[in-house]
Amino acid sequence: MRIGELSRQSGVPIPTIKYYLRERLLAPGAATAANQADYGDEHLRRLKLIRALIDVGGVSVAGAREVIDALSRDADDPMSQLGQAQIAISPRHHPDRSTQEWAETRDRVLQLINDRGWAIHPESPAVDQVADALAALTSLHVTELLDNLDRYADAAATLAALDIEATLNRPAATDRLELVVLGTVLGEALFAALRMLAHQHESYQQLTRGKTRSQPPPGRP
Amino acid sequence: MRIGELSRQSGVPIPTIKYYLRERLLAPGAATAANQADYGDEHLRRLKLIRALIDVGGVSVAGAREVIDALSRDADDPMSQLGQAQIAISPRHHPDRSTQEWAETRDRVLQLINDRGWAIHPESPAVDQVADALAALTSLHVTELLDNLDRYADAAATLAALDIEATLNRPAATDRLELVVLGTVLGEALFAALRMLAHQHESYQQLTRGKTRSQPPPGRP
DNA sequence: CGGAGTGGATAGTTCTGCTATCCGCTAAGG
DNA sequence: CCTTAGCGGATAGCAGAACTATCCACTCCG
Repeated sequence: MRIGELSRQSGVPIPTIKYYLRERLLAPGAATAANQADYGDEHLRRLKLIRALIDVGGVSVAGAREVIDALSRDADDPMSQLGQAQIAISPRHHPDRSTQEWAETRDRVLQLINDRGWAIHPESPAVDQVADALAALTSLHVTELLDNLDRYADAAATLAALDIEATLNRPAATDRLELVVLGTVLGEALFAALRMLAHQHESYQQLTRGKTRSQPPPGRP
Repeated sequence: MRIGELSRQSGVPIPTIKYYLRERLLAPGAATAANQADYGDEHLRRLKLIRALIDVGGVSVAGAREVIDALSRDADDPMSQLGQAQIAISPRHHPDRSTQEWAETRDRVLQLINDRGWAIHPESPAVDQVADALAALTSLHVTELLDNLDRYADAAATLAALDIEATLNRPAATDRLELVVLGTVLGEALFAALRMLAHQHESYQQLTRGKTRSQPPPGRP
């Protein structure tokens, strides 16, 4: 298959495919002549993966490349690969982390990890991201979520166990890791959207509680 | 308090505050003279809210403005406000939604909502976002997450119930709505990071299962 | 009274994620 | 064999987002 066909099947415009090739997100096709190359199904799948990471997962182009690089490295150390992928999908911009308050919040996060007996590398970006969220909530005097932190962690553990368990059917370690990463990125997008729906439903329930009869659904989405 | 003090207390540079004023994210201070204005604590809090939405929640500047606008509108129709806020934090770019496959996936989402008895406005962007994620997973032939969709929805419902329940202590409807929105945006960032930690722990558990003795934590985050 | 700081306006910068154009070449139909 | 659509590779251009810098007249404080 040549580039036009790849574009047709994937829905990605040719100039964009060329751009991804330049950015090394997509491996070059097998050259059949000086200016002809052949792309296979693995290129098509990779292209779909790239678009899913970018469009659905909200990962940047550079982040997508790092995720793919991490996945295609030799799987001698899967934990390291997972770590690299997690770093790749972590946001580039973050709030100020130099305050005393933030450091204390981070310590509380490490404490939570310790209490749960979680095996976490202390330099994982996720630790800092938890601290960012908690610190922001604290500075806004929103303590409700902090009170429910343990329940949030419970739910996270439940989903993670579900995700990892689902990988057991995959024989190859490479496939398993890819599934974990997809679970992280696309699973997060999926869960966030489901949570918005649940928020909508729960809010509606709460608003109409005590009313004698049920009302029609809300007027605006 | 004048702009310099506001900048010092919030950690936001003066030119950036001016930019937010221009973009109408922040209300102008009370003018005391031709070129002097006075800012209060509400400006400081608003500024923290803006930075939390942008830096922690990953919302765009335009999205943050819409969220704030939705929150500060008259609370005669909280469901509409929530809907507007959800629209504001939804990503601008999304995958192609014109395929037959996508339409079928979306129908499955509506079916799920119906099965659960959720009261959801069918035009809610979250419906489409769930469909985006499911369609991407399907096209990548990753069916594991689809099989666990109900559990995902369970977890989402649990967290949402927790979030809404937590708002009951707030007397004012405005405060309650703000809490729901913060729960959506910052709670999502918080949960995503917790989930990454849990993924790390579960992966490590899985890798060392069956080994005779426990190993040191992974070498790279 | 003088210099740091202020509010408001306008212009410039950097980064990201594409698009557009050009060029010499290949491959397939007539 | 000849045309012509399409290809690959390279370079340049573009639009949006989120700031950042400069300027200016003015005001407040010591």
